[in-house]
Amino acid sequence: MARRSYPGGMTTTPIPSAEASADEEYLRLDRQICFSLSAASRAFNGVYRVVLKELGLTYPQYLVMLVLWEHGELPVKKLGEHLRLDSGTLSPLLKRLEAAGLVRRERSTQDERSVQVRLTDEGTSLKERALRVPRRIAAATGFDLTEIMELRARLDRLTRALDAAALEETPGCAWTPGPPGTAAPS
Amino acid sequence: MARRSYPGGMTTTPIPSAEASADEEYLRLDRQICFSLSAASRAFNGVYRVVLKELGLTYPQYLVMLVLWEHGELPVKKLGEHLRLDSGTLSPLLKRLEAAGLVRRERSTQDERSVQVRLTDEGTSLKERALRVPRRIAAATGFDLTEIMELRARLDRLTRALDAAALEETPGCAWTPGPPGTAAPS
DNA sequence: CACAACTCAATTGTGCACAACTAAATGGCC
DNA sequence: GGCCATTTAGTTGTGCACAATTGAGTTGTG
Repeated sequence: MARRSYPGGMTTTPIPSAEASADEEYLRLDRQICFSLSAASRAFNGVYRVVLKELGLTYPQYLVMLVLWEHGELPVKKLGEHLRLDSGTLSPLLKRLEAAGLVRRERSTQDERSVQVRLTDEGTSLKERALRVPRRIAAATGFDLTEIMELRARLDRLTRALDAAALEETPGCAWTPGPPGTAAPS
Repeated sequence: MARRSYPGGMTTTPIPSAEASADEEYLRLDRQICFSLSAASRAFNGVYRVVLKELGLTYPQYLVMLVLWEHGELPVKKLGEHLRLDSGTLSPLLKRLEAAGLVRRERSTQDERSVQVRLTDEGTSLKERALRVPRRIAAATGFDLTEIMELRARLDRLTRALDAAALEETPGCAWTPGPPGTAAPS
């Protein structure tokens, strides 16, 4: 690669240039790991897009349908908890699913704040056609089942750690930039 | 738009509901793996959002800046190749970066179709502040460097496989739905 | 009962991803 | 030169993610 020269004597560097190279390396690494994740996510999305097109679903809509097929009927709140999505995302998405005739939304009579989402007959029967999807996706990954499960476990652990960290970062930032002992480079 | 209409139509789904248990299991599994990936991606995104807020960058904007910090100056096309993004995504994003004073866009005089993206002084100096980002992200994951690299490698392999599969799925679908030997369940 | 605090869904606004299209510039070809 | 396929950015439209806000409904407390 025609890697550009280090801008050695940059203006406001509080960091000695000798130490900057380690940071530079870290920056380059960051480009690779964060890029890898978003690229994988989008690649997955792309395959789902192709496979789900014949069902008339987008990938997030498919996720919603999977939860509904499993649980039958849920309030929007519960749906959001399962999928980590808020009403700002779910409301318009569910409206589109309703327009497609796959779900119905009804205000609960018990608690009028809550909206119950339930499958229509058409939505229920769509499951039959969706049964073919997972195999095609699994095949597309080229991973065997063990590998998929292992990756899944690793991603879940990552998600838990990231969510916990986000909570610490947001408010008063209990995070001290000083002691990077947690995940210091070896 | 249903150009790739179903060959068998509804006739291929005469599965009685009692028979479906293996496929049902697979469907539940699918919910877990695809959910895990999108959840991890969004969790990552969330941590980046918090950390990058003080730089005034979004996560995709940060990715663009990383590439520019590494390569100095690139046409939009090359930028898109590095990041797997097309002009539909990059054009407005770059406009926002330009409005923020971090980059300039100039039509190449050699080839007037091409637009050269280069860092402003402000964009260049932002790198100094960005050097702190990767450590904070790495710490947030709770993973050590080895684990990060391994995950990266796995995600890259996944991405390559998915991209290849997407290419096969889209046109004539060279895919054989019959023999699922590739990733058969145990 | 009255009232504050909370819950839930919806809405608004910003930004990203991608498909489909447009428009300008380029380069090969006769 | 004139013609045409290709390349390159940009635009439009749809859908998702998320922050912030709104507003109706509910609950706890005095």
